[in-house]
Amino acid sequence: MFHGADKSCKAPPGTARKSSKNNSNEEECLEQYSHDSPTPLLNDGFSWRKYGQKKIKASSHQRCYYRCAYAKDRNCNAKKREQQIQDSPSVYRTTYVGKHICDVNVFSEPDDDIANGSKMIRFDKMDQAMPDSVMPRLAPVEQQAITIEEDTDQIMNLEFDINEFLVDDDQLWEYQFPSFSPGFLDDLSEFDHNPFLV
DNA sequence: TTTATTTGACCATA
DNA sequence: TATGGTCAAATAAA
Repeated sequence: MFHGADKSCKAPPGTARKSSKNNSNEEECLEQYSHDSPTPLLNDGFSWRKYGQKKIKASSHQRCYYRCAYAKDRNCNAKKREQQIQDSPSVYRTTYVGKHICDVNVFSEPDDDIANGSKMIRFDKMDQAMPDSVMPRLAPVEQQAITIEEDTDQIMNLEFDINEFLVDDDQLWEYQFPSFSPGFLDDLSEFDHNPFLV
């Protein structure tokens, strides 16, 4: 399931080094989503290039860092982090950060096999039919943040670091958000903010 | 030879 | 000072 864990209008942790070599886009708002699955999301419809791997203090597993394979060619700033957060059954959490601006539209070529992971998806086509296997249950951060405030006042009074939250409090998430209904995406039609568009 | 991945070092932030 | 994110050289694979 997706955890709309954070939406931040400041540069997230880890852009520190980048900031020293700055460009004007650094101040733009960044979007962040997390998604849990029993297996790593290797074929999520995008082409990724791994650029790092790090042992995370709060977890016994390493976290892998990927950026869009077209980051240089198309100046795409989309990134994702992937980390195993649970052993048995194994659960992998994939966190997407930033926007894909590499302009390749798989939906313009119906015969393409999106499962091979070699194609790019345009997120401005999210209102079109999208295979659940490609991008299941994408949930905007604000949507869940609102739900949190409504349902768990006593819990959400606490401030928390996003990374701690992702690693350590997954069971809390599962408790608060056991599952989304099958029509969950339909409910998002009222949510007019598309995070992957500028 | 080219392209992708691995991995230790570096850096900013808290 | 600990930590997480990124860089970039070394290495592996195609």
